[in-house]
Formats: sequence, C-alpha cells, structure tokens
Amino acid sequence: MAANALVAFEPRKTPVQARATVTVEAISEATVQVLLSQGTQRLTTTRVADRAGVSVGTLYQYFPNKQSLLFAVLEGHLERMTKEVEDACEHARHKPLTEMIKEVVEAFVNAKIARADISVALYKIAPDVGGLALVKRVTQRMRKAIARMLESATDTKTSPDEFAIQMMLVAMSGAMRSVLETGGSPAMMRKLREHLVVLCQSYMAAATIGVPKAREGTNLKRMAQL
Amino acid sequence: MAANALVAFEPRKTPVQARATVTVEAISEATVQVLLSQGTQRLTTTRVADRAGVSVGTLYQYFPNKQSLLFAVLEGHLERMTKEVEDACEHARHKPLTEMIKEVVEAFVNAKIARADISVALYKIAPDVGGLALVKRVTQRMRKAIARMLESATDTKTSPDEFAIQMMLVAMSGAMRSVLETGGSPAMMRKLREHLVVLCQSYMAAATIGVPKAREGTNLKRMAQL
Amino acid sequence: MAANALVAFEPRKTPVQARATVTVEAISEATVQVLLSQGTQRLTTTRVADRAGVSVGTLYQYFPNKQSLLFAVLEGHLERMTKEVEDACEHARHKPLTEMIKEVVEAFVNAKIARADISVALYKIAPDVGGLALVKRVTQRMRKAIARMLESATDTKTSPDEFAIQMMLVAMSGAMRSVLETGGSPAMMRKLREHLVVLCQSYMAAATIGVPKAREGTNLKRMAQL
Amino acid sequence: MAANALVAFEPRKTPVQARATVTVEAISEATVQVLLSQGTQRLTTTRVADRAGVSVGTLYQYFPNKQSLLFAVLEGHLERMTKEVEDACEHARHKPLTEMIKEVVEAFVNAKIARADISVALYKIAPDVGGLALVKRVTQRMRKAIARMLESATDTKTSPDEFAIQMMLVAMSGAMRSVLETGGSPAMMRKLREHLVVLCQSYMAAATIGVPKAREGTNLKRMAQL
DNA sequence: CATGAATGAGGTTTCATTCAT
DNA sequence: TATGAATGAAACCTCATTCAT
Repeated sequence: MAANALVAFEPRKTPVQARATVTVEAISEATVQVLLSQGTQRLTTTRVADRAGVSVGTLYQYFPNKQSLLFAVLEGHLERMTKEVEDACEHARHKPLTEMIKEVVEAFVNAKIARADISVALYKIAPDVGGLALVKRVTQRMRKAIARMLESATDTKTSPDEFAIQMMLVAMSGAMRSVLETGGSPAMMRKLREHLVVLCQSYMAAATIGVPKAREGTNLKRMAQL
Repeated sequence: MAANALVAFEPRKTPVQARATVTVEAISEATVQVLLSQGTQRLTTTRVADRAGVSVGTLYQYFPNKQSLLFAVLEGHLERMTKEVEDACEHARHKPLTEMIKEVVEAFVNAKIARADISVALYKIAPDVGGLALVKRVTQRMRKAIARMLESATDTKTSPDEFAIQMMLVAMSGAMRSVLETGGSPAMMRKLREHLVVLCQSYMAAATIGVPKAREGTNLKRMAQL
Repeated sequence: MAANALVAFEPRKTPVQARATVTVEAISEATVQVLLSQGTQRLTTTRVADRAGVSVGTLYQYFPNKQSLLFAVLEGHLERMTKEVEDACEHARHKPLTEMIKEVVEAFVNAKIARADISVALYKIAPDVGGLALVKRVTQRMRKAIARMLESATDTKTSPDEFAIQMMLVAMSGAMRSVLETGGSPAMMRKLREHLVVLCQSYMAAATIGVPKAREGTNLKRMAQL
Repeated sequence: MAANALVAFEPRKTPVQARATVTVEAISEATVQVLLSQGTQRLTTTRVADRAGVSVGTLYQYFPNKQSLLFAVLEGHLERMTKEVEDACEHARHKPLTEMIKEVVEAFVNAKIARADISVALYKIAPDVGGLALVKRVTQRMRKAIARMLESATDTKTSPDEFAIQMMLVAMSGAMRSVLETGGSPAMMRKLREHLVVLCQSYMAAATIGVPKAREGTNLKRMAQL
C-alpha cells in the first residue's frame, strides 16, 4: 500500500533537456524558500511558481499536482541526508565502537545543522505528503549502514541488535528535531552534538551487553523518524 | 512574545450555564474525532461542529477562531500528559537513580500509549497552532520535576545537569513520536519501553559522571519536544 | 409608500415603567457609542446590548429588529435638531431679514457642532435605515418654520419662495456634513459659521429679489438633506 | 496616513492580455449595476461576479478585496467628474465673474445629472471604502482649478479666498446630493441648476467684497464634499 | 512548450434573531 | 421579564487545477 501510494507522486516527465532540469531545480528551490518565508498555509503552487520565475502552467508541466512537488522536495532532501550518513558509516569501519558512534552521530548532526532551515521546513509538510513512507525507507537504509559498520568494530564481538540501532536513530533524530524547531544557537548546537554522542555511545554500550533480544515478529521497519 | 502570542487563543467566552459546558466539551472531543478520522486537511470547523452535534455558530461562541480551538485541545492533552509525569516524579523520590529513571520513563511511555491516537493526531496540528510555545512550557515543567526528583536520589551525590535532563526528555519523546506515528503493535510498545528505560538510564549515568557542564547562557527552554 | 415603510420600525412596546425607559435610553445611547467606536460594520446588536449592559434578548424586547433600533436613534437625534431650529425661528420673528438668517444659521450650526459625533455617526446609517423619509420630514418642518419666520421680516414685503428656502437648507446642511465628516477644528467651525451666514444671507437676498418662481408641480418635499 | 490607507486598495494585478482588460471593465460595470439594482446590503462580491459573467475567483484576481473594488469604481467616477469641472474652468477663463460661476456650476450640475444613478449609488459606499480621502483629493483639485480661473476674471481685481471657494464647492455638492438622493424630476433639476447658479454667484460676490480673510492655519483640505 | 486568465468548490467567520430556562 | 446559548444562512476570500492562446 505504501509502495503504491508513492507511485502517484512520480514526476510527470523526466527532464531530458538542460533547460528543463534548471526549471525543475528552480521550482524545488522555490518551494523551500516559500515554505520558509510564508509557512505551510501560504505555500501555494502559484506562489512557488512566482518565486521560481515561471508560470503555474509550467510548474504543472513537471509535477502532476502539489503533493508530488512537495514529495519530490522532501525526497531530495532525505536522499542527501542519508547519503552523508552512509558515507560516514563506510568511512568509520574497523574502528572501536565509541569512535564509530562518534563519527556517525557527528555526521548526522552536522548534516542536519548544515541544512537546518530546510529540515525545519520539511518537518511541517512531511505528514501531509506521505512523508512517512519516505522516512521509513531512509531510516531503514541508515539502519543497515550502521549495522554493517558496527559489525566491523574492532573492540566487540557482538553488535547491538537492529532494534537498538533503530532506537538510537529515532532518539537522535527526535532530539535534533526539537532543537532545530526551536532554533538553537550555534553554541547550543555544539553542546547538543557532544551530548548526543554520549547518549548514543552509552546506549549502544548498554545495548551491546544486554538488553533482551528483539522477539520474533517485531517489525523494525515500522519505527521511523527523521 | 510567546506569552503574548498565547493570548490570542484564549477562549472567547467562559460557559456559565451547564448546557454550555457540555457543548464546549463536545466540541473539543469532536475535534479529536475528526482529526483522527479525516486527517488534518479535512479538519474544518464545520465538520467539527457537525460531529459535535452543534452549529458552527455555537463553535465560534466559545472559540474565536479555528486555531484557538486546536490550541485548546492541544493544551488539554499536554496538561494531562505533564501531570502524569510530575506525579511519577513525586512518587519516585528517595530511590536509587536507575529505579527513578525507570519509573518516570515508564510513566511517560504508558501515558503516551494510553492516548496514542490523540498524540498522533496532535503531532500534526501542533506546528500550525503555536504548539511550540506550549510544548516548551510543559517540557520545562517536566524538566523541573525530574531535576527535583533526581536531587533526592539515594545513591548519587551529584545529579545530571539540566541540559542532560532536557536531552533525555527530547530523545525519549522523539523516539515515542516515531513509533506512535508508524503505529507499532503492543509487543513493539513493550519492547520500546524496555529500551527507552535502558537508553535513559545509561545516558543519565554517563551524564552524572562526566559530560562537560553546560556553559553559561545556553538556553534550555529553547530545546523542546513532545 | 414612504409612510408605510416607517410603520415597520415602530418600537415594539412603549415603555410604561421607569425601568423600561431607562433601558431603552441606555440602548439608544449604547448604539451611538458603538457606532462611534467601532464603525458601521461592527455595529451589531450583541455589541450594542453588551455596551448597554443588557442582554440581546432584552434589546429585542424593545426593538423588533436592528433597523428599528437605528431608526429610533436617528429619529431622536433629528427631532432634537429640528426643535432647536424651530425655536430659533420662533425667537427671531419680527426682525430684519439678515438678522433672521444669521440667527437661524447659527442655531443650526451650533446644534450640529454640539452633537458633532452623533451627527457623523448617523450620516453613515441613515441610508440603510430608511433615513431618507425621516430627513424629508424634518426638512419640511424646518422649511415651514423658516417660511413663517420670513413672513414676519420687518424690512421686506416679499419673501423668498419655498424652493429657495429648501435650497438654503440643503446647501447649509451639505456644507456642515462635509466639515463634520472631515473633523474640522474649533477654529474651522467658527469660520464655517461666519461664511455660512454670509452664504445664506446673500442667497436669500438674491432670491427675494428675483430668481424665477418655482413652476407648478415642482415637488419641494423631494429635496432634502440633513 | 491617508496616503498609506490608499495603498491597500491598489489593484492586485494589471491585466496584460486583452481578455483581462475586458474582464476588469465588466467587473467595474457590474459593480455599479448591482449597487443600483440591489442596494448596498446586497452588494456582494459573488453577485458582482455573477452579473459580470465571471467567477468570484476572477474578480479576486484583479481586486484584492471587496473594498478595493468599490474604491476603484468610486475613483473612476470621481476622476471623470473632476475632469469635467477642470475643463469647464479652463474654458471659462478671462470672462466676468458671474459668467464664470455660471459656467462652472452648470458644468458640475450637468455632470452630476448625466451620471445621476452612479452618483447616488456611490454616495452610499463612499464612507465604507475610504472614500473620504479620495473626495478630499478631488475637491482640492477642483478648488485649485476654480481659483486659477477666478484670477483671470475681467471685472474684479481681488478674488475670493480659497476658503470661500471650498465653501461654495461643498454647499453646491451638498445641495446636489440631496436632490439626487431624493430623485428629483428633470424640471426640478433645471430649477436646481438655476438656483445653484444664483446661490454661488451671490456668495462669491459677497465673498469677494468682504468676508473676513481665513486665518493662517485653517486647513482647507479638511473640508470636502462631493 | 510556456503562459496566465479563468474556474468554483470549499473554507473560515459573522451576526440577526429565536426560545428554553 | 431577562438571559444568553444556539442557530444557520450567507458573506468574504483562497487556491489547486485546467486550457485557450
């Protein structure tokens, strides 16, 4: 069902010409701009088109409806976020557990901070746009990347189970969300990063030792947050 | 400023007749119903009034606008949630640290689960309704209650600083949010509860020992999540 | 038709008890207050009742509908205005023409100024409330009073015809209206009074000598302004 | 402040396609039609759109709100009226005073009569639409045109001061308003024209000779009527 | 392909009026 | 008689979407 739902949002046409790509890019960018400057309520297709310097008609040439536009923007953002975490995981292999966690958490936090405004903007539209399915997907990708990384830890034989990893991810993103939505200062951000590292490290350590294994049937994919 | 913003949402009229109280109650209840059954987009004042069995006019006698209605519902919910956490804190004083954490975390998770549907519904409207200010307020209350509780711990002399407590709160609520939004099974919920207890316990332990103290000026009130 | 139209606005009940009279008075007074402080658009029966310190229900005990309320207020005001002009006419009999004109014009202007705020407020509602018929009625009364006065002039044998008198009235009230609506200063008001006296005097003088008599059939009652 | 108030009424969009121009024209026309046939109370944007043969949405493409629509209509009307008076002033230069007055007054009266229905309709909406500022503006223009004309009079050396001119204007328009609102017959209109000429001539003559000069600081712009 | 004028269902909010208490 | 809760028609305005140019 979730998979089917996504089909409806596919872009209407794939831009083959350079000009078209530029246009699509401009529209996506404008969407974020309008979202940030005007808020969810005043995010209209006409306003987006205006901001992008094209007509509404043109917008509808590339996106079949408003939802598909928002979905595309959200997807792009999540894709970039996920890529950075995956890269960090790859880079941190074959190190001690705490070092690994530190690198991944910092990669995540830094990526969020770098695009703080976009993140905040997208928090607001995600629920109305089928963002949940998307978030689940990328959370799963991150979880797998982290699991693979953890297996290469140089100082432990047993890794935390997947549930624990998921847990860490959602706790981490939930905390980030709070701070971003309330607009913390740079100093606050640094502090947050330190604490998140400690939080994840201590939890992972505890989880490695001994939280009871996930029973069969617990569906990890259902637990998602970004 | 935040305080002023809230003023606009105050109820238009306080019911004096018994009939009026019933009406207000019915409207609040109907709001949640419609939110759950129809979603954010289809949550209209007309539909709420219909569901409550009154006319739109009546709705507007008690709430000056749509926002104030949603705000009132959100406020009521958060108030109940916060009360339960505060009670748990009071009840858990003078115990060992891990025991305390366990009781509070379980109280929080249980409260969330008990009103899972409402929680999910309200996540969606909070941003459009000035929910942030509200959430900050109750998060602060919870933080204070927890801080007071921790000071009475029987097995530690030093408590985690307020930033760490806030951190724990936002991580915990962020995780809850993820799971509730994705609609976890009862089994998943139990597992989540166990893990959240471990996560908070291990983080609090680590924070008690040694994360660097918050610098002056870091504004705790800005970090909020529910 | 005009006469019939007025019937519908008669107060629903004649206040016989002292309390009732006070209430009606309070409501009328409140109407003007609300009109002045909130404007035409926000002049609602509920607001008037609030201001008067009674409930809407009570308001509707004394006035069958909103129009009748406004009509009553307008009527009261016009009645007082007219009375003052009639008194001035009576008082100015048996004097020279210019002296007469001076007295009447000054009485009119002074009365308007004394109740400037009410006049301005009522200009706005008159058209929506059948005020035209009312205005015609009082204009006619004023015209007759002035005609009767002029007949007693000590220095002319022929008086201006009724059309000229009407003309003077509408010119005078039109000028007053302009200045009141734009909120002139006291100094401006004094100046206006002087000029209006001159204007009316010179016109009356000219009209006494020689503007062609009104042809049969010209309906004086149709020309009204206040 | 008055100038700022006007900004809010500026058209939302300037029509670029021919089709759009036609639409705007139709809407303005329809506004007057509805005003005349249905009255102020029943003048709704929907009805105007219907009458114009377009949808409400279209109406709101060109006018940001109801007020701006009414304002635009009022402005167009006043502009035409003023133009005719200015032209008459230009044409009447270098003549004797009474001749000048006659020409201007007749031009004004004729213009009013020619568009009697629109004038009456617009009297009703002016106060709700910020018409006062507009009326002041055009009254000032007329006053200047008349002053310039009077300076070229062949038979007097001194002209009436500006206050007297303003006075004449407001008296004249006040009288016109009364008669138009009460719907005078053609015969009545002719009579009115004659009398207004006499009234203005005699007043101007008197004012030229001797009403005390306006003190410094009396603000002519505040006295307006149309 | 791009444009932007047109659409109209539907949302929020107001307010004159009624009537059970 | 006074109250004020309830009504609901109707007003204003928005905005996703289409389609002739």
